[in-house]
Amino acid sequence: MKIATYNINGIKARAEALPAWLREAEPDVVVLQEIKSTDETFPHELFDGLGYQIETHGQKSFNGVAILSRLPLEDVTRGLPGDNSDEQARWIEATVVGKRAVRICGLYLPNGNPAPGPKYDYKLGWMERMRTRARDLLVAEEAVVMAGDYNIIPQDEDAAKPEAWREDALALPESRAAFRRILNLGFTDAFRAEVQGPGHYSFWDYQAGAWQRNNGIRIDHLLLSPQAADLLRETGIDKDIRGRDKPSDHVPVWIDLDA
DNA sequence: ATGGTTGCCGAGCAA
Repeated sequence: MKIATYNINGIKARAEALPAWLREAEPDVVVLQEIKSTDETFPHELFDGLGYQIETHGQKSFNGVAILSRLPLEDVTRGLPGDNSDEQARWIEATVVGKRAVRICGLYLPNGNPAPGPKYDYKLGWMERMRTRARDLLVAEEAVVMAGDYNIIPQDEDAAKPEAWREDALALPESRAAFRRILNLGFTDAFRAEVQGPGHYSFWDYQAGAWQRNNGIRIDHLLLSPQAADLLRETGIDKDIRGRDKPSDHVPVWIDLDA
């Protein structure tokens, strides 16, 4: 079961790039972030003939997540529990039924800048709610994958210029600690289970020639429950996508599970 | 230090 995460930065802007990548990469499941559309205006027709079931959790103009799957989906839920007043569409879950059943969470973690400030408080509060949900998901002792744009640079080696991110909400010690609190429940960063060392990025800013200078950061992650980690076969980052026409500022990150 | 870019939608905000 090939599972990918891809922040597309607007589904309408990716009308050509996203279907083209799906045809090449042939993922079984994709979680999308920043669809920037409502459920009603999501362009389902872009995926006609590709065989994907589509589940969205959108909002107008900002945020919005989705799950695309060519395997059957069950028990789809929308929204991160823990705050009924939160109107930002950043979390969706579904169970994918392959050889094994896998619970997939698609997430768009708040950016949090500027820090300190209300946006950073929202980020940290959201991460605490996510930790609670992650803890609850472990109780069943089943395969769980939490995939998405975490807006977290886990370590300095995950940035080409770590000093440039020192005061940023993506890399502040409190942000990294909140990310580790989730990992410490027993989750595995799938990419780091397979690949060591610096120079592996999933995002390059549109500004200041970041792609041309390879000034990137690794902020898109797939976290695996112990039962999912047992099934991990391979992982990768589709870096080349960033150099094509009208790319997102993020590229797809994927895993292959024996499931 | 600053500015640099893209997407939303049609003015700034978010990233």
